Amino acid sequence: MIDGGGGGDAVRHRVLEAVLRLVERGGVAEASLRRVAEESGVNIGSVRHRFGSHEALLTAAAEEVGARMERRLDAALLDPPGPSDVAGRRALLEHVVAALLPEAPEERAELVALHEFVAAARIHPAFRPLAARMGRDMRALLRRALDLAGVADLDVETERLVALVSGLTFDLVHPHGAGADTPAPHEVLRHHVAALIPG
Amino acid sequence: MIDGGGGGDAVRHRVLEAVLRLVERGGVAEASLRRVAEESGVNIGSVRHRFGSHEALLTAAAEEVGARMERRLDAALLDPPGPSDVAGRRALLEHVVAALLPEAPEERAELVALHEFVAAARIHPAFRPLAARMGRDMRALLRRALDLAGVADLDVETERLVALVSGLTFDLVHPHGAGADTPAPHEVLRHHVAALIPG
DNA sequence: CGGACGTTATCACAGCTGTGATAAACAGGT
DNA sequence: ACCTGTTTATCACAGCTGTGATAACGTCCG
Repeated sequence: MIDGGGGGDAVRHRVLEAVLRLVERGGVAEASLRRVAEESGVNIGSVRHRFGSHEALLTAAAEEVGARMERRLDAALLDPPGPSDVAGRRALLEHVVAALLPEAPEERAELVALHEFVAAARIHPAFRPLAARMGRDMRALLRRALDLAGVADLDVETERLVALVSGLTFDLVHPHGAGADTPAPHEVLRHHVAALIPG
Repeated sequence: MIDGGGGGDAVRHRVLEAVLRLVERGGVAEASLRRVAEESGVNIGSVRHRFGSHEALLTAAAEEVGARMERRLDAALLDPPGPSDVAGRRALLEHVVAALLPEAPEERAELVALHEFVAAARIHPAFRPLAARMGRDMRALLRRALDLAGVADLDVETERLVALVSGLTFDLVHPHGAGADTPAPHEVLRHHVAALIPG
């Protein structure tokens, strides 16, 4: 099998998981062919035979983690209709944004890896299609959530929420300057949602 | 001269400028000793003699661009007392935040380089002190500006503004998913400031 | 059986990296 | 004039990188 992007394959899965672990730990630069081979336990020859080139391997891993995030985002909006009172609309918004800022360790790790790929897109053109798609997905999701929650000024409010979530994500991936007394991300989020949907 | 961190030195300045150009273009990985030597026109032997090691060279460049940003932030708060009516307080906030999101090309380039160093701190411990300091500086500045503008809920509003500015910065450094019709960063900013200081 | 194909296992190659080392040219100050 | 420190100019070394190439082994399917 020469990798058509399919999902039901043990070896492919092991290799991509290894790439994601390495990227989460040390950025895209850490995911060299030899390291991926060692980390996954798959022979370097197999890795190359499957994915063709180093760049193809990394973009496959990036597409994989991007697709997982998209699945999670879709589920977040399909899941909860909810009541349309103030509390229900606030809960809807918080629920959707929570999908973008997961707390579970494995999802958190995937978020870090995805963030690393998106950041690397500035330098490596191979990641740009994915980065652009993820940005559009995020905007579309938040816009629809704001719309469902009955928020006005959709254009600018979408952009504000995108920036807020991006900033929280960045600080989550690159912790710097936040003390023990600074409010947690979800607190900031609740505050923003409450300001958007006044009681 | 073996580099004590002083400023009045032509060779040192040329080398550090070369590092910043390379980092802005291609991330910290692009700023190898040989490339810096070629880009600056200074012999690689001199570069090594001055800075001792590759890591020391990069941290010196990071400290340099960090210090420049800090100078700009200090100036932003010393500069304008301004009237204390609604328009004046909004103008103050926008003025301060504008220092964090410069539009001039050279300052923009420095912002990209600084962002790259802060992001690299996740992986390279040498940049962590700088990253932490920049994060604290940003928080302190925005907190003082919000305080001067008479905004309540200082703790959470500071964190919200920090996240907003971080997100706008990230999207500025790593453009992804923003269409031609999406509101510009300064528009989002004005909207947020107007929401913080109701008329 | 036999061919196709994925997998493991190597070797070699050119290219880049930071670093150690050395030598000569040049500068400025005592 | 002499010494000290900076600059330029090289060479070598080990280590990593992606890639090309080859060969043997295994498995599965026709």
